[in-house]
Amino acid sequence: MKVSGVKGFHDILPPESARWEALEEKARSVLRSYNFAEIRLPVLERTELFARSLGEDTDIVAKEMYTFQDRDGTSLALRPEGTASIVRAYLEGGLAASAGVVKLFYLGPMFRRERPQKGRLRQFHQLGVELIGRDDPASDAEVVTLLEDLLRAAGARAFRLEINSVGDSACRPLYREALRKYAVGVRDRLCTDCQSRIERNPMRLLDCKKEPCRLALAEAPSIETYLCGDCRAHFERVLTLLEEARASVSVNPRLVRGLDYYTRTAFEALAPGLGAQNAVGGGGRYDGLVARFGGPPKPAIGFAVGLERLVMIAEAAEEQRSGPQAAVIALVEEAEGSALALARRLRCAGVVCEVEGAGGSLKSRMRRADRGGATFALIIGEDELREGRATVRDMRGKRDYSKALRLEANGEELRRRLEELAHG
RNA sequence: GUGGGUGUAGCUCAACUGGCAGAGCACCGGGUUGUGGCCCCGGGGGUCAAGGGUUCAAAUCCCUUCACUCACCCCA
Repeated sequence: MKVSGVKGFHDILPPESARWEALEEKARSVLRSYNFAEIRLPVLERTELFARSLGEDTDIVAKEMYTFQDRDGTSLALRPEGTASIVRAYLEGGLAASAGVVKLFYLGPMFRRERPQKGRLRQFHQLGVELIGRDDPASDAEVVTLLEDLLRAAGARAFRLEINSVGDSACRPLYREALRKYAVGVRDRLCTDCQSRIERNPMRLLDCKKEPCRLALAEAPSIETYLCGDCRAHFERVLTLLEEARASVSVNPRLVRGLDYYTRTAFEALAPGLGAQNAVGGGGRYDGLVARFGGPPKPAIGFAVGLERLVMIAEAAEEQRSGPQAAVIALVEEAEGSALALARRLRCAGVVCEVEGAGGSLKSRMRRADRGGATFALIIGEDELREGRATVRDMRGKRDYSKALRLEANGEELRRRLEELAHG
């Protein structure tokens, strides 16, 4: 019986896996340049970690987590996001004790039991960045430019960065209430989803996509007028710094975040071509989260990028083949050992090598070598074996070099010889 | 969780108002070619997503289930 995969859990097969690899490499290089260090986190956490950080009422916690009872009865969950784990690791690993700033990034699978669609899987991958221990506007600006540089380096071209301030514990409740009151007034012009949001999560009213709701809320109070003095000054400074740092960011006063822990600066990268799931990355400040888990009052800011979505919008860089590639072909069974040995020495010298045994027609083996990207076919038959050499066939130039390679030569020598032939 | 669309060869897809399951690509063998590419000949491959129903006859019509996909919702 054939066993199928799990809904929403996908394999990443070649050649797509190569695009992921290239993208991750570029991202790592940008992260290194910003002096962020990798943290490798477990995929499993105690369920309460997410319940307490994301908010009990968010959909993620309420109905999308994969949770189960461990054998000793504790409730565990596959992580639906990375920030909660970072904060836990930060405290547990004693990083909070150091006075300085901690700059971390992570990369890996996240799990949410949603209905799959374009750009949304049940196991998906995020690259996340967290800067913990500073609350100055320059940190906000630096993290935002990091997101921009990261996306650009990965090959994303057409994306838009939006930013807003969602206030803090002093001013957001006031705005929330003002918004709620306004929404009650226009209740019957809102869709049923929005009507239920009025009490549950009024901030979310602002990013409903339906036209009637947008019209009904066009005159709704804006967060800008409700920000407290500290939040306003912080936000304005962030915007100034971003402008001076030449970041292309635009303010969207209706931008809100889905998770409860965000404070002040919130931002998002939107891209066309992703269907309805148009956010490639998003994040913001979460100044209260470390303290909520019993740590010292450490402010922090971070973001996460959806890698499936990034792969979708990133222009694939043309793969650069460095140096000659070879296919070693044994014409007869007695030559197979020599073929393997030759290939092995070439590989040690850095030449990408494929070995074709004695089975099948020469024609099909040559064709495979050609399609596999080989620049040379190294053919070993009875004659070659007896004379201790391999016939080299140039796949492009249609030329033979019958005495080109001595079978007993070492890898370096072999590679140099192939490079000479490739250029001459 | 709610809707819509689609399921035929490894891949991309045909098959008219129901009438013998096909093509291109890929794969394998052969011919030709300086030993591969182009060209020519041949070959292997299918539970027509699964189950049930209607009919002399179902890939085609009806019902059920499943999978994939897009959108709502949610979010990166």
